[in-house]
Amino acid sequence: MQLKKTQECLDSFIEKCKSHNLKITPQRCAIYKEIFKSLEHPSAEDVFNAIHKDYPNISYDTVNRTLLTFADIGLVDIVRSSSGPRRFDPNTESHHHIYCVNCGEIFDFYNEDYDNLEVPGNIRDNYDIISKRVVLKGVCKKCKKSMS
Amino acid sequence: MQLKKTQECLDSFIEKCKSHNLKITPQRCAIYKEIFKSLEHPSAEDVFNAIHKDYPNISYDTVNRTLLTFADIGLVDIVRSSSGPRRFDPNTESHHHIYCVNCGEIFDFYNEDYDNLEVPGNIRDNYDIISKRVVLKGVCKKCKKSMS
DNA sequence: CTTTTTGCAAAGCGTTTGCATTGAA
DNA sequence: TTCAATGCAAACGCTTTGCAAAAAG
Repeated sequence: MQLKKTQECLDSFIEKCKSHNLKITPQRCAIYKEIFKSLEHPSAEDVFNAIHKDYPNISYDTVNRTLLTFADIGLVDIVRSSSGPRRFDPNTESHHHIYCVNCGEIFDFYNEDYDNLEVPGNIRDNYDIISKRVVLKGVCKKCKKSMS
Repeated sequence: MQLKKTQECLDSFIEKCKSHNLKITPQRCAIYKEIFKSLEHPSAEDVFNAIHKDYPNISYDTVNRTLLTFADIGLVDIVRSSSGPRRFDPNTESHHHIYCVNCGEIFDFYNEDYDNLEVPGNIRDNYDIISKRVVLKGVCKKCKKSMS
């Protein structure tokens, strides 16, 4: 079951590459598999470290460039952050973020009401809207404890 | 009227500094005045360039460090971005963002419905919420024209 | 065989740090 | 007079680029 899902994912990945004239390289496959295993928002370095065990020869550059390529073709999103390295989000479904101002951790959550938010008329007139996201800022339980 | 407002702002700025044991330096005042004149989301360099005309001796570092200090005491926000230099947001009122994926420009807008968004129960249970922001992604009119 | 991709190295850009000097309180 | 803030310069971290070698189609 899990295997089948993985295979399905890989197939759709291969399709996506072909439709963008990207070659299927072992590196790209490894990176693809890795980012869809993690539910976090990994940086290029995170991905590199995870992959490096199995692919000792892969270079950091390739990981970074591949992730940017993936972002280009819509396979991953780039998470906006205020500092530190760029983070990638393998979850391109409509979702929302809650992030802890103390530890900086970002968690995804899903909420239909948020997905269906009305876009104000004056914005709609001036923009073609691509996506809507609610970003909540707060302090997570763990940090709240350690702060007190 | 405008002058009075400026003076009021400056007074509240001085209060804020005092309450955080920050000294009132001409540099800080200049930076404060500058960022509240601009309605954009300036980077440290933008602010530096704007100020440099009137204060040729101010250093880029001071501008950058001061803006970070201002962020610490809640005088400005830091805008999350996916690339390029960090941008500061002098508007700490509740507001929302629409940003153009093509030119990267971010515009503020206000919307009461968005301000009053309900926070899902499971999030509320695990976080102390500090703020809510809706981030819309889209393509602005200008870019749409130049793309066609 | 052609064209893209990779890996490496260097350059680039923005941010951060250390420290002597300056200036606010 | 004291301690924080400034300005400068160097260090740092992450990102981007150029290019020769390797690999995909």
